[in-house]
Amino acid sequence: MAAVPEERRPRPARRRAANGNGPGEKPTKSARSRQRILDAAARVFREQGYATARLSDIAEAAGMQTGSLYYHFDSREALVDEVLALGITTAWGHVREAIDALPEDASPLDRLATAIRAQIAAVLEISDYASAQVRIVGQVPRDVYRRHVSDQNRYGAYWNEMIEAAIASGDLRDDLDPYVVRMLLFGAMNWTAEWYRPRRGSSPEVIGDQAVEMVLQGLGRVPARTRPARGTRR
Amino acid sequence: MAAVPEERRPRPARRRAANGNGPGEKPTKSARSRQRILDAAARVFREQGYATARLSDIAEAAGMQTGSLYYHFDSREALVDEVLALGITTAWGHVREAIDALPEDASPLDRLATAIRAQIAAVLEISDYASAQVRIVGQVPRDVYRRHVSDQNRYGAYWNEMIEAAIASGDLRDDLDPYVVRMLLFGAMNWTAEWYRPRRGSSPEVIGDQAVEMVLQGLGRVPARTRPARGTRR
DNA sequence: GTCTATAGTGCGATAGAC
DNA sequence: GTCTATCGCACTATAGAC
Repeated sequence: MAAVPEERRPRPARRRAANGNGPGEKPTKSARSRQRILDAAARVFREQGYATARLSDIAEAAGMQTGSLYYHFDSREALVDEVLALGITTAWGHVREAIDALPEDASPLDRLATAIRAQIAAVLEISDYASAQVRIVGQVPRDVYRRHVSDQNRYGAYWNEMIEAAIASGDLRDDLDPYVVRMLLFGAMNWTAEWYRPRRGSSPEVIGDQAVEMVLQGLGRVPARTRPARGTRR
Repeated sequence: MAAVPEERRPRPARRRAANGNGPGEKPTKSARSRQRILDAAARVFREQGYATARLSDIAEAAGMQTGSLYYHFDSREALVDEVLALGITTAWGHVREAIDALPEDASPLDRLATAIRAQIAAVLEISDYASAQVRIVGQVPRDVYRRHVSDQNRYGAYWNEMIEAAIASGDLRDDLDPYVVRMLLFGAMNWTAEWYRPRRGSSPEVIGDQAVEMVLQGLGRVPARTRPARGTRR
């Protein structure tokens, strides 16, 4: 462990636009390698979790030698930092996109249902980053977690707004604690990364639908219960 | 890593009754130390997760030196094996106990609601083993997981029976996949170990109640919905 | 930019005294 | 049974050639 206090040393292509990362520019070789490493790291973390994923695994998946990683990243932790951040970013982006695709007059409940399906899809099939984030966020060292927690809170606040809006509109019960509900919901959604394996008769879409049904309608069958079509089909 | 192939070497007090572990006998010193180590390990794994928990942390929590652990356990993995197994055992025991305390004529839905509350209570306040199990099961090396998976499946089958019984009785909707529902439910319950911290206005009981409400009744507010008192209060 | 080689070290595991 | 001392290794990180 270098004695250098936590501080980003200047590095060639470190998150800097205008040298190969900017939109519309063709990516430099360095930028492309960096991306390959990140993709490989997300994949490896998704598959192995945090503890057993070695830098040599990531290097191999990226098609280079372990030592070469250090040209692009200062340390294993710096790499993890970025995978976690991208995990939130991509999941959030996917959720927002799905919601933006809804008609203007979609109800808060429609939005929430759509968000649930999108989050599950992001975790299960769309993004290794989203998968890796939910899988390893509970395993990373304290320092890494501390740097990540604000990202997580921002995303949590975004969900909180959706939930509060649905309560305010009268679509959701107002007798439960929105925070607790949100965390239970995240649990159901994120834990899918631990158990879901593609199999006949199942798919991320099916899981998403079932989650929406369970969370919004409930598992209980109320006799003679009115079940209005609440527009939660995709 | 010793080259000795996976095989239990004979050890003084290794899970053998009639030398201090049997019921009604007073525990030998060895048996007590062994228990102290297990308790310490469960506590440490619960707090730190798998990756960052060192044997020295566990030894310290048990009040002994790292090397001394090896008198009682062959390896770090052997210790983890046992913590995981005890995690399932204690959670299961607690759930079964809560259900046995219900009146004979309790409905399958009552049983399920009770099981949900009991599982959450076990994870959040009753047992470090149950907590540790849900926290680290997704992080342990492949070998450890393979040895553990049958325990997990047995417990899963137990829940499956509860769910199927509730469907058969007409209490639960029959249009969802019981396996998927079970896993979503486990996610909501087990993830609580990741986020729950005691705070004003909350408690494991509250979390349990909210989980039951969300999962069985659903978050959605159906206009003019009949909500029969379905006896899910503790 | 990537490679090979190696330095550094934290930690699981063992040996032997008491 | 527990301690102290130490071994050995796996893995992160660095140095320097190309």
